[in-house]
Amino acid sequence: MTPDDFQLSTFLPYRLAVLTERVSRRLAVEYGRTHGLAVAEWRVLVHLLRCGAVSIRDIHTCVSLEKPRVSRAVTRLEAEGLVAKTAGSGDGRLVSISLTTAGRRALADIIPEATRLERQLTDAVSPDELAIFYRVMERMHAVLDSDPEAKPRTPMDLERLEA
Amino acid sequence: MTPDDFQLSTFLPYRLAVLTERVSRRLAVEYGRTHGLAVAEWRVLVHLLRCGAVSIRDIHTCVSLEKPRVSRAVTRLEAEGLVAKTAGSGDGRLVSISLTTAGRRALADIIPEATRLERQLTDAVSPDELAIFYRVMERMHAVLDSDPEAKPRTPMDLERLEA
DNA sequence: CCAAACTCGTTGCATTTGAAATGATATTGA
DNA sequence: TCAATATCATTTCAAATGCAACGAGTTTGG
Repeated sequence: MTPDDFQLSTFLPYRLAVLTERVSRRLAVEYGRTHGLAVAEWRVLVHLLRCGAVSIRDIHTCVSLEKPRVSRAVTRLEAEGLVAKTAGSGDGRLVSISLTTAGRRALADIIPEATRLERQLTDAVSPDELAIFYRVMERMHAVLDSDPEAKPRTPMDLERLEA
Repeated sequence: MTPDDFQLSTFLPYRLAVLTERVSRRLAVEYGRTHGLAVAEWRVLVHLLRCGAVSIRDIHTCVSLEKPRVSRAVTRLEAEGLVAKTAGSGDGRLVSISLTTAGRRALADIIPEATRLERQLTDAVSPDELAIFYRVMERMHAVLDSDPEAKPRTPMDLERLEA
């Protein structure tokens, strides 16, 4: 391929970026409209649903968000009463974050909508195609895993493979 | 699926976001290290290579970037001598933007690296799988195309389908 | 012909962002 | 024991972002 043939609209990173942004924004309509959440806040809430009382660091390493971003997301969520921050009982540096009843309620509202959107997208292809789609994504991750210039995957995204 | 079973790491929008960000950052290492470019600047340069002298608006509608972002990217690129801004000859509102020789040289440096990264990723799967991967992406776009809450695709991303 | 409506590119402004620094607490090792 | 080092969460700060507003130019319709 000579440089002159290079085309943005068929370039894999660009195509990924365009689809992701579109999906992401469409999803944000759901959790933004109903509860005024941003993506970081949404991720934190979902993580808490799974993992109970955890630290900022734990969220950071699990949901692909920078530490300050998690910290600020938690601050906002606390202000809105969706999570509770408690000083960790053991290690004095840690902050224990957990869902409140209101937080659980918010998730109960949003998750069905999120799942519905996901199903809309996945129902457009056959199960076989979808399986291949995910396999391809995984292979691309694997390429990056062995690339020293690439950022490592979060432990949780890796862990899923072993299950 | 009850809300309690919901898991971020298998949620399609999240998975897309994680892979995209990883690929994107890895790519940014290439054009950042060698020429100090950001993603908007990279996209603008590539678009210019294809489309010659065009307006800000044209770039905006082609490469999935907000208008102010294009405007500022062009300003920076001009400051670095990679593009030239000329008052359009006809319509006095339009600005004609085109690559300089230095801009072309920069692309000649970067495009092979970008292509190499893309190939690394795509070579990890069979051509059949890759074709399905792209087909699935296209189907998901199609779902969003008929969703009034979703942002429309750029004309150029659509146009590619007809070719 | 000219006023209203539209389009273009830029800028203002408030918010978000991430890297690095900070302050507080824990752990380590001499 | 206690200094040196490491880890945790937050904050600082500069840069990026996106929406809306703006000034300049153009088109439209009466």
